[in-house]
Amino acid sequence: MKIHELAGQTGLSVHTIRFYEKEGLLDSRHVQREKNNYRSYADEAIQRLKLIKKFQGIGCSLVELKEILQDHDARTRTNQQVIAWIRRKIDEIELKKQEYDQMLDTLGWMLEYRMLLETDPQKANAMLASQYDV
Amino acid sequence: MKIHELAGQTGLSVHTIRFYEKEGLLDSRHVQREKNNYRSYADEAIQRLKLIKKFQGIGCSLVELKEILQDHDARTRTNQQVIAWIRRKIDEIELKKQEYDQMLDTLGWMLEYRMLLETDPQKANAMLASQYDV
DNA sequence: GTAAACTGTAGAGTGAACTCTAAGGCAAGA
DNA sequence: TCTTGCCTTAGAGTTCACTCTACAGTTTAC
Repeated sequence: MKIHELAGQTGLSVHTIRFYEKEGLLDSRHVQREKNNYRSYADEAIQRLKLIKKFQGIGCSLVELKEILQDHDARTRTNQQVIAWIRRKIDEIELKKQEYDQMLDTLGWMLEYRMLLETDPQKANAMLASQYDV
Repeated sequence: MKIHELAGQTGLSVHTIRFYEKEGLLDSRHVQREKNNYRSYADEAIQRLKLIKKFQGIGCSLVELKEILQDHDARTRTNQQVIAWIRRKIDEIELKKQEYDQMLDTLGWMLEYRMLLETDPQKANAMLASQYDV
């Protein structure tokens, strides 16, 4: 598979894929070179890039990802270390979800206020006795 | 209130507060100048900065925030437009929460696998028949 | 009175993650 | 053969959100 196809399969740009390789997020299992020096990707590369996207989505930096993936590939971490890492990540995500819930509360309040403004401005003004105002 | 105190109250640095002002996120309601040219902040500034932090937390860029806040201050948007914006934001957040739930599933699976590896490696290997592998 | 701690400005620097450019080589179809 | 379009590299440029520096004036505590 050539870079353009991989880009299509993963939704990343060819630039980004080459950038990831330069940053050490892909290795010989994922990319080889053809005689003409073109990159040739294994199917594994699709999974790898999708995994990268997924972990990025939960706030892993590329550096962190590189460590995880290289450790994984080289099996340099003990099982206990990996378990600890997973638990930490789970906690982080739970926390972020809580923050989102808070924001949903705020937005829900705002929405209620704005909709009341349409139907019953007096009641809406009464809501403003509370702390939010956007 | 001077900038240092506001920084303490909000958890932002003095640099950041001045930066936000330069970017147009604060206006005369929040900052005035004393005779010596020092900035003097109203209590409203605390709320404003906390609001900025909150919205940043849900992925609003400073540019987006500036628009929202200026529109709010100038009341240039109709109520309907604001309602539409709130609904969009709510949808965005719900989506992100779903993505987080997916990641929690993945991490939960990884954790289970890694823990089984400690107690029953054979069963753990059986798990690998499924699609994840980290 | 003086030192420490604060305030101001303009503007440069930082780090992350791309994103693009230039300049050229290779491949496939009309 | 020509054209179109994909491929290569090194390296420069971009965007965001700060973060810091240099240098100077002001305030406060002792």
